[in-house]
Amino acid sequence: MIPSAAFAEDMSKIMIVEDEADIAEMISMHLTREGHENITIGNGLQVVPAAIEQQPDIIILDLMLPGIDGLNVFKRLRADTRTASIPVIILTAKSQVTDKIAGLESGADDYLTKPFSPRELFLRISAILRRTKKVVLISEMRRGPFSLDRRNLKLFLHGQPLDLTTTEFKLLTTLMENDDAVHTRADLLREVWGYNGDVATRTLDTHVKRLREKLGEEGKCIITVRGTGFQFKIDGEAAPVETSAP
Amino acid sequence: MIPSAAFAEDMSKIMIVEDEADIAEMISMHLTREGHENITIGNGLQVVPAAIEQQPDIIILDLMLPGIDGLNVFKRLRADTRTASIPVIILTAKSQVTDKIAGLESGADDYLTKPFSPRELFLRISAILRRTKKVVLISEMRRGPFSLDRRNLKLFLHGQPLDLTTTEFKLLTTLMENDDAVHTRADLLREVWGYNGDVATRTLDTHVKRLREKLGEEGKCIITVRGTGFQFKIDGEAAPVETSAP
DNA sequence: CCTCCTCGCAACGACTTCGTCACGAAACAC
DNA sequence: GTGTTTCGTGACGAAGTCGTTGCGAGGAGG
Repeated sequence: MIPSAAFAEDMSKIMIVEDEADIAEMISMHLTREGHENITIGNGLQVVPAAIEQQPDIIILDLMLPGIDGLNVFKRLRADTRTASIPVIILTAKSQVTDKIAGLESGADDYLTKPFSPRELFLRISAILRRTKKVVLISEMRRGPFSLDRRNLKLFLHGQPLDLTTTEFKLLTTLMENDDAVHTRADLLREVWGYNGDVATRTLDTHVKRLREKLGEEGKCIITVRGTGFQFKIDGEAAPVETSAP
Repeated sequence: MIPSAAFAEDMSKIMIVEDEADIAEMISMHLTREGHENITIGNGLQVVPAAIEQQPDIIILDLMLPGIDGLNVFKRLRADTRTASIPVIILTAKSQVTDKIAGLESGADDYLTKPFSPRELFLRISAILRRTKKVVLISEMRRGPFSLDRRNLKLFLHGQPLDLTTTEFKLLTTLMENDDAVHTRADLLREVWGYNGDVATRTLDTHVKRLREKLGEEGKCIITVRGTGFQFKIDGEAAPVETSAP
């Protein structure tokens, strides 16, 4: 392996794959300010070799690359055992979000559609870092009786595989990734559907209903927060804010 | 309650770049009331020099400027090392949000699309200030027996979750965020309801009543200031309790 | 071509929340 | 004390939100 000549123990190395210098620089600047070492790569062909050598903690991959298709890069990353376990955050324009690439996107550890606020990006980065620092394999996630296998796009409940559609899968994982947090209707519509305005649709509700149905008894893990959105919460877990000192 | 000598310590300097006097003044008023020093600039060309000289903690930048393009201003801010690290919140009309400028917006620390509620703006400002000033409290706030969890949009009283509606939640948090300060009827109506004139309504009173009901014994924390408005005050306390991690 | 499946939408009812009004109580001015 | 203003309270209709159902469009696969 790489005998890390790392400067600080808890500093994370992040690789940015982005051809537009402006955007790359902005992200880089932010990451540096937050204390993360980062490398920018503009050429898609260099990604896999560089990732093998550098072993970054996270790769931020823009799908719109010149020359080689971003999705191709992603596939190659996943194909090589030396890079397969590195979390990837995919950046994509809204117009690119089609069902065709939806499946592949779901294979990433996360993806963001432009326009996104940097806030979002960094929240996701820290979320992933939190996960990876604790657990080694990140493509597996567990929340109570649920266990998610991102690589195979499968979700297990009590060890039994759930038969979810693509949309349902996205919706549920989006909720799960930030459990105990309230997801706004607008947030969910943006993250799952790529909407950007217009919250007045019952589509979200319909899918929530179908999800709850498929989840059976555990369907009540999806809590509706009236006037705001939805929330994923495991029943007996995660005691709320403790106010009294021990 | 106002620490008279603490000006420089926790006061933040915020620069507003906005050509419409109305909006600029509105933002400025709020910021001042929240205890932030602020400067308004109407001309895009003056932004960079002024920022270099003043070194504000945050810049609020409207993209619709006469003369010079707002994005250009933003790029220049990022290009100069003396201003590159200043967080920028971009204001933009919805129609302007295209994929073309999305990338550049992504370089900002946050962006808001008009029309936005002032509440949103100030929440984001405090979020950024919290980050940059490295203040400990992230999404939690405590006032006496109350503890507010912004992430879950939940409010706890003596550790028990309160069942509040959206409006009640907004009203109470608005009062709490500036405790010991008197909130005018007009202020509250504007911040919670978005009203802009017309203070002659009993709506506010009704909601105050419902809030007091739900708060039970602690309902008296909401004090009516006759002829002016309302005020949030914790009974026996003189100074806010320091919340230290166990 | 047909069938099966998924998705998004529209419509409806159940329920909650909101805003307004009327009226009495309380505070204030004189 | 009296008169006036301001606030608290209860009730009620309006408006909003959510859950559910049914249906047509479109895609996948045979």
